[in-house]
Amino acid sequence: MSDWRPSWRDDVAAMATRLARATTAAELPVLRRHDLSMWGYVVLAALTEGPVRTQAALARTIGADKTRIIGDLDDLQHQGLIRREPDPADRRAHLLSVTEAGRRRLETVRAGIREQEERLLERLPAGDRERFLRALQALADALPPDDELGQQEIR
Amino acid sequence: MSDWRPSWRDDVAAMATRLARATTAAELPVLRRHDLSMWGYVVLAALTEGPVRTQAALARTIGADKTRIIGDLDDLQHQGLIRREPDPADRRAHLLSVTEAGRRRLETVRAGIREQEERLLERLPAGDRERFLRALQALADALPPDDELGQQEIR
DNA sequence: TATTGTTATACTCTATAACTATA
DNA sequence: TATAGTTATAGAGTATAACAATA
Repeated sequence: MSDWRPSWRDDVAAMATRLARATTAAELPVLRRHDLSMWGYVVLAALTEGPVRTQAALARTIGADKTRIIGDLDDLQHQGLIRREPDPADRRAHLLSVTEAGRRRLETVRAGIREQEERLLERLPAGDRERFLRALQALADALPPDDELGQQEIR
Repeated sequence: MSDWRPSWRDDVAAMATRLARATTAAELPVLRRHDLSMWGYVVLAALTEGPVRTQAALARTIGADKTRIIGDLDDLQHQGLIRREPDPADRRAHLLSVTEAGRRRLETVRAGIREQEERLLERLPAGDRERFLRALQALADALPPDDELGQQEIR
């Protein structure tokens, strides 16, 4: 599409969107094979970093709405991958933590996802690949969290 | 989030999605200021590469459904940014091409978008930035087009 | 009264199906 | 009958509003 005009490049948003779609599409079969939804996987990963005191706090840290992770929490709990216990000190809140089974499931799935990623990234020479991932991580860490983007969009 | 564990990195899909959301959110105000929708902008950019003989063909090249660009084509035409003329040889088909005004509008908007991108990318050292963009472009060009991802997703 | 989790509702975006006009 | 474009309908994903329990 651009080889006849070597100095030209697509918009970053367009390229990032294409990469995001492709990598997400590559992940989905892995998640399905291990009975996890995309959000379920994100929740599991977040809880593996440490327990959380309320569902709302968990939702904030992963950039989700508190109402849309409820089904995933139900499912993860039923599968025995997370614990969800009423806080004795404040019985409105639910203490969330990952179980040993959840930790194992996450590692298995993450390994499968890494395999798929490698398949897509191997079009880059090994050195470029590492530099690319480091730069992408640096950017992602520096970007405004999802919560603040909605407001930007308005005007 | 990851500084205490330097060898760790997020999934590529997660990082790419965050980058895509942030850059898209940064683009939207620019587009709005110049009365273009996201798809309108993509259409305008595609037609600036050359005229197209049918709407369906245009939709395919930009990875959109033929039904969902109709409103954008209407709008672009009313704004005088594109021409949409029945093909004399086959009056079912609509010949699509960009006008001079459309070309100018695209250049203006693209410049504004580049400014916003710079703002986000300036967190990377200049050399890294260039290498990152080249790698991202190489990956985006090599990735399967959007059309084929849907099928992958199914299983 | 305020907050946590939940359920119900509405809205946006997209895909699918049905229609028209040409061929 | 087949195809290009269009319109109407339905579906998925998300956000907003309303609700029950607890503080």
